[in-house]
Amino acid sequence: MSQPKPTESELEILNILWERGACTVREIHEVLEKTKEAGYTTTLKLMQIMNEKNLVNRDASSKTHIYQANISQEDTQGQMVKKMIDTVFNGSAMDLVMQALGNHKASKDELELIKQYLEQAEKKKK
Amino acid sequence: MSQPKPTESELEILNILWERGACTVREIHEVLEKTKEAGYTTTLKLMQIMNEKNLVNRDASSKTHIYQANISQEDTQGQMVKKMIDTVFNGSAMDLVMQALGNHKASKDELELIKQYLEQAEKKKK
DNA sequence: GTTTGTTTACGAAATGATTCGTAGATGGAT
DNA sequence: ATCCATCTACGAATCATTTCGTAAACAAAC
Repeated sequence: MSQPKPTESELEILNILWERGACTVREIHEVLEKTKEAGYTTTLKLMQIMNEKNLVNRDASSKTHIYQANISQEDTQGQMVKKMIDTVFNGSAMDLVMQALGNHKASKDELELIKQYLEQAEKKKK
Repeated sequence: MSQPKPTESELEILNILWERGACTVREIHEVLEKTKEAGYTTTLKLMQIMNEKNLVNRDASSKTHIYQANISQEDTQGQMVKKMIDTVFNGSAMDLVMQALGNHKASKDELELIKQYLEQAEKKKK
């Protein structure tokens, strides 16, 4: 049942769908245009392919079709993190966390949040 | 100066080079064979391409060429984490960290390590 | 009903990644 | 020197992804 992993371009579209919910091709296209060069039919084609792959659902009841993401952002993120841990960090989630924290300079509040999360996680282990 | 990002297959090879240091094509190929189907010339071609892209260095002084990674594992990991944060986690390093911790069930020791790391990081902020 | 603008469908070109067959070079063993 | 095993070089086939041109469907405006 697991869907094939989205490509780069598909991910861009999914991000928009996750943020804005159901969208027409034109809406998606207009968002994409702001950050990249792309023809309308290119976006359309991508979404048709995503529909075939069941990455999105399509409501075709009216002339202008309406698309919705068919995989959750959380699941997708989880999948991709898992893959990155396996292929780039030799299976060590720790190493990835360190990279993410080190590079990106999380804010003090963020660090506090993570610490709380960790303390909770530790309690559960006991 | 930044090198083009390695493809999936190139990353597999880089991982081996990072782990074992300088290698011949045959060495790499024998490691790859353990986990995937691939002809020798396929591996060779990949490494030639990686050499063109400057992802690896090649010592061609003897008949059997010897390859070395020309990008560091840390830099590559950093680049890829950054990209993932941007394209999959809407710029939030936190969200990625949570996913990594949540899914992968870091061990108690690992959690402790992260906590220590965080405490140090907090001190520096003060 | 004809025109106009927007939409979807289709197919094919362009690009990038992966795979491998074949040929030629090299070096060691006989 | 010849043979044999192994290596590199090269080019092409295959496959996936991205791109877009063109045509047909449709609806609203005239």
